[in-house]
Amino acid sequence: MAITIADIAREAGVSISTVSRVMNNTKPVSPELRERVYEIIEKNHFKPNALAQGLITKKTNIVGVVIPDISNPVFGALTKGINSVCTKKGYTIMVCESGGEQEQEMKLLDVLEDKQTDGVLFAGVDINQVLVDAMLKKQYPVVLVTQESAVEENVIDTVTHDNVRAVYDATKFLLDNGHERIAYLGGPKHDFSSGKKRLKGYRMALEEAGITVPDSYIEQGEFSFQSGYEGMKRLYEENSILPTAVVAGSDLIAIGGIQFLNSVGVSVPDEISIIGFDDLDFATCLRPELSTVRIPYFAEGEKAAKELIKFMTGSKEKAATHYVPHKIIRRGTTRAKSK
Amino acid sequence: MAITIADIAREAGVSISTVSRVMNNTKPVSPELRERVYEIIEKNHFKPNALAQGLITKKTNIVGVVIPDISNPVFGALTKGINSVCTKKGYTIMVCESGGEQEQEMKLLDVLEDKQTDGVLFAGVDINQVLVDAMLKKQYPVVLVTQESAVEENVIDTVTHDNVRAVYDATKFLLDNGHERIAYLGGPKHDFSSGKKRLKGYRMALEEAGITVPDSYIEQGEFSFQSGYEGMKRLYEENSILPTAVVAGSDLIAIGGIQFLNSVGVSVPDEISIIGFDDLDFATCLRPELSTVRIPYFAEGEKAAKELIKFMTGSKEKAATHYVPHKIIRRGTTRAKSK
DNA sequence: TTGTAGGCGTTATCAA
DNA sequence: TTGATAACGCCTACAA
Repeated sequence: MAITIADIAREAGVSISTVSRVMNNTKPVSPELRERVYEIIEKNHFKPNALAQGLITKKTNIVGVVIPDISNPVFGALTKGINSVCTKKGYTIMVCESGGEQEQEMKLLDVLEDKQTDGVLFAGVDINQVLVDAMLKKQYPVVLVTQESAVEENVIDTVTHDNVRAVYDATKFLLDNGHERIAYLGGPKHDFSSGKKRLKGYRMALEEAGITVPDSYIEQGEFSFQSGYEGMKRLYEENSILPTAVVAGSDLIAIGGIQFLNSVGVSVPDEISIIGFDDLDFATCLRPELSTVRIPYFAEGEKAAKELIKFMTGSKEKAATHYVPHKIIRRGTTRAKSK
Repeated sequence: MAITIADIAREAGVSISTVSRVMNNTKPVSPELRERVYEIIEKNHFKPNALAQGLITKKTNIVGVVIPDISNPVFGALTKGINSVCTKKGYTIMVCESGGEQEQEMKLLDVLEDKQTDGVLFAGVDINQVLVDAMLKKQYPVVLVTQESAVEENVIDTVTHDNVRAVYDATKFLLDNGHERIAYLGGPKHDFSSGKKRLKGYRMALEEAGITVPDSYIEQGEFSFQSGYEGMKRLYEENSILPTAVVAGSDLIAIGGIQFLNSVGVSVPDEISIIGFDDLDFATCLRPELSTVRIPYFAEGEKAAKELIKFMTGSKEKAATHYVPHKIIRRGTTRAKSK
């Protein structure tokens, strides 16, 4: 049986309240008693039961983190950033994997409420009205990370990157380098921010340049190596006139695509330029190194956690959307098109 | 203010105990009352406060997971496996990052005790006597994952892979393929399982083959791309007679090493064969694809979680060490040496 | 089958 | 400055 505050009180010959006071510095205690109590506490390695504390203070110092996939490096970096500031501020994170499925997401929102989580950082895939409503009903504040909600903005605080703009910039980068036949190899259609928004950015840039894209230049699938490989294969087989450049929805997709091109003897970047998205650590392990759009996921996680803490400590009330800056990283898989 | 069991009881016109009973199915309740109570619960979306429950039942359904680095793909896979079985069994995981530093590890062990965690899965770097003693003193059971303790065996239950044997096998594989000048590019010296043990496996295999290794054939550093690059560079610069094969302590190291060799025009595998360790998803994204030793981290996580659950549910008492099987994966970066 | 009441380990309120 | 004592929300003997 673990030692309790009562044991300490008895041994020190003081009341329970006094022990509580020296632990929390909540009210003055005479130096003499304070010293005595401290000693007994140290001696017994006494640690208050966080459950009992939480029951009464309504604070657990636990932050829930909901992500689609624990082993995805993007979420790894994000979670690391989140954990970094949480730890610094005395919070411990509870990581939950949703698989990107709404049913599971809803369930996790409940579980985290049961556990009396002080707040939740939520990285979803398609944050619709149902999900938003559920979040709003919870006792804890939630801030969305990496993905904005698909419904009305600024109802729930959000920390993300500008997906539309980022892919727009990537596409523009290719355009500025003389490319005109630019294809798109993207993620899931139902993925709001990372799927739809990125595609939108691609379309915007081309439209602005007055270029019409044939449907066969747009492939969507999963955010995976395999999917990139297959998407590129379809692109290759279904187009008699190949693009000179490809915008990928993620680095993994880009790498898969490059792999396919290699397999059929198409040179990257000599014949086709390709730019990824995310800037995984791995991007520089390839030869040529992968050109990409860098998203600072670690920093995004940090910022989101800081934002959430503001809400949890009551120093902030109003939801807003915060963007973390992206950056085009020019490396070896893209080159200017010689006219 | 959240709704409590008392509110439900009042609204249903029954006692608190009855509500508790219908929720936990702990004692018979008449169908009539059961129905009535259920309705009120549903209607109010009532969820019992896990803190209050835990305070009395001494069970939180929380499992602590301590890992050195959240964004390391190896730990990502491990954590995913852990979470997979935990979720299935009704546990939620609390992920803590130690940075591989003992001070932080000790602290986390305390934090997890405060939170009344039911059990802890611990992935350390150098699990020495101090750490083991601390674990033994905790109220919760802990099982070590991925890394055995550096002290007496079978004091704490362990689920891992056989590091010595795995690298021994990798080295043997090279030996069997006709290589004789085999170098080693490993991880940190202070890393017990992944550093020391792997090196040991390498040494064993060569010794057994009656081959003496010059010190200059052994390089140790971090488990990173960068470190692999630099280690290979030293190997290259400090040896007038180059090895014909290299055993790497991790895939990242291997990839870094290959990158260096490419940069100086040494062909892999034509001039030098190289075999990695881990089998990251990324291994097949390279060209040539990386030969490596596959460690089933996801399965390891699953197994460790299952093991821990046995301890938490009291269906097991005695600590043991369990090994998950590794496998040599022959791909493109190794080839037989022509005599 | 149902209800009453005590207790889990803290914090917080109120007297002293 | 210190100490009782009532919460916090729930489970669980023990009674009825």
